[in-house]
Amino acid sequence: MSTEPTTARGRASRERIVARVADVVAQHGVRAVSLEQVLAVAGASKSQLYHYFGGRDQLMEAAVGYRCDQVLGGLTEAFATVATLDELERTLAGFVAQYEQSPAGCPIGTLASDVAEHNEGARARVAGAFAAWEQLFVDAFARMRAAGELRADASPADLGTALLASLEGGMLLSQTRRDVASLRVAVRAALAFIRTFAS
Amino acid sequence: MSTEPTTARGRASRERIVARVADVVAQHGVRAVSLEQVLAVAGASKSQLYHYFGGRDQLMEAAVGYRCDQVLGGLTEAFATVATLDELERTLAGFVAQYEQSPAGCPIGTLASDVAEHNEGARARVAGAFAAWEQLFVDAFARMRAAGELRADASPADLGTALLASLEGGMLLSQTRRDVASLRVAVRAALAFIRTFAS
DNA sequence: CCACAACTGGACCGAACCGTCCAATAGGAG
DNA sequence: CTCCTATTGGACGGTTCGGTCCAGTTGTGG
Repeated sequence: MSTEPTTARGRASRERIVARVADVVAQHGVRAVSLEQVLAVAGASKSQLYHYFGGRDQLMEAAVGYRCDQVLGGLTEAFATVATLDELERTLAGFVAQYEQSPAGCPIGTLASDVAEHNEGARARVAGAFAAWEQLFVDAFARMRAAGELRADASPADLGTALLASLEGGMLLSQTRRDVASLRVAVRAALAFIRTFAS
Repeated sequence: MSTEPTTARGRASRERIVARVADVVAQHGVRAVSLEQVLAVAGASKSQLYHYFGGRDQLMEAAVGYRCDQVLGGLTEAFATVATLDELERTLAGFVAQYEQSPAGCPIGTLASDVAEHNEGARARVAGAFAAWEQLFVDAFARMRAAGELRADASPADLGTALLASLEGGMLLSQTRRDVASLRVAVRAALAFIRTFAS
């Protein structure tokens, strides 16, 4: 069984483990890392691991959650204040540029397909991250509509889903093809579609 | 080392192994299946495996290629003759309906993220499958443009990429969320975008 | 029918895996 | 200082992994 840490030292240890595991998971994926590799990176012993976590799956779930929060932090910083179509376009351009720096798939999307069918807890975390990300878009579209930049018949919810799907699909294609062009085309198309709802 | 079979019997054995492995890979993913599991399903012995394949990676590459061809066969049958926007819409509706039957992600997309960073040969096969799939769309759009249903400024190539990205992203979202709604919204949006290029 | 290559079965190996266990330590409460 | 519990280290076990090896069988060309 796993135990919640009761002392400050324990909490620090657990946190440190999760953070380091989240890093290596972000680099190699959930399924590709073994506990032994993780132990080396985290500077922890196996008993610590099983002291704080119920097993491999629970550890990975915590790491995935941590990583999702990390990524969502950056996304929130970038998208939370977007209020016009031009801002959205600029921010998406920045997103694509950032992807080109490390074109190893979407930080969340790769986790998603990695755990979707093999770790229910982690799957739920990733689903939550997708929902939060989508909500950033939905809120932005709602602001644009409220400001009259988008027509009243534009559905912020549907636009958010469609944009997120285009991004994820574009990143998957680019990752597989080892070519950023697909993502760029997908983003450009999504933006053009959104602009068809401009007032 | 792997050996190409020289007799009819050998070829049949190799083919049978690849086909069965492709099936179990389609169900559980590349990374989740072990050679031992594969042997049981394929009714083969380990020596056969290493007689025909250089190792696990080469076997998986062959299985992935086989599976991609399988899926592409169905896709070709469905999309090869599409020549109007209405036909495209109906065919995509059928595609979504088929996804709802087994909503375990895209048959190709899940393979893609499964092997992209871990098996170069298999990655290339999947990339080829994406290219072929996209080409089906590109050809369809070219036919529509030639028939005057799409404006001359519509780029079949870009539309094909965008549509494929929307599908893949939608399926990834739906798989992660365990809810087909995302795919439906993504497809509807992609189609609406394409229709903005109608003459 | 015979020789020889193609093919097959399955025992075997070392490595890596996840998880268990118990003894040692550390650090706060009294 | 003295317990007592939370925490830590790391050896260990059982299992499964991918891969090797060789003896046996099959089938086919001459």
